[in-house]
Amino acid sequence: MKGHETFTEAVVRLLKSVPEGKVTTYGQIAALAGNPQAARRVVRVLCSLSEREGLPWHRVINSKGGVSLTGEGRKLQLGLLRKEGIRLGADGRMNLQRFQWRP
DNA sequence: GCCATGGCTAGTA
DNA sequence: GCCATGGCTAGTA
Repeated sequence: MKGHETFTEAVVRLLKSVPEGKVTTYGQIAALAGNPQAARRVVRVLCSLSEREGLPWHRVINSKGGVSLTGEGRKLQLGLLRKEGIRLGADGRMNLQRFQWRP
């Protein structure tokens, strides 16, 4: 969290810098934005601003390396990740060591 | 009250 | 599985 920007602004900025082929977690973004406790606020930002800001929402996964969405959203997210070369193992998780974004 | 979280603990197998 | 967490929403009063 640099300077005067708000938590939400920091989250947007950070999300936009996650490159193709890499993933981040709700908690990682919250921590980098200055509040490690606010993983759920990151979810709020994703829900409300993904479309308008063009956020790479599909690159955000949970701390276990799994996709948290259900139903259609889940299918869409898995498809988008797959196009970037990321897929889940039989246990429904991906290798975070390999795919997690490191700023 | 709900939830696209996360971390920690009991308690099975 | 439990609970701290944070912000929004449906649905009463």
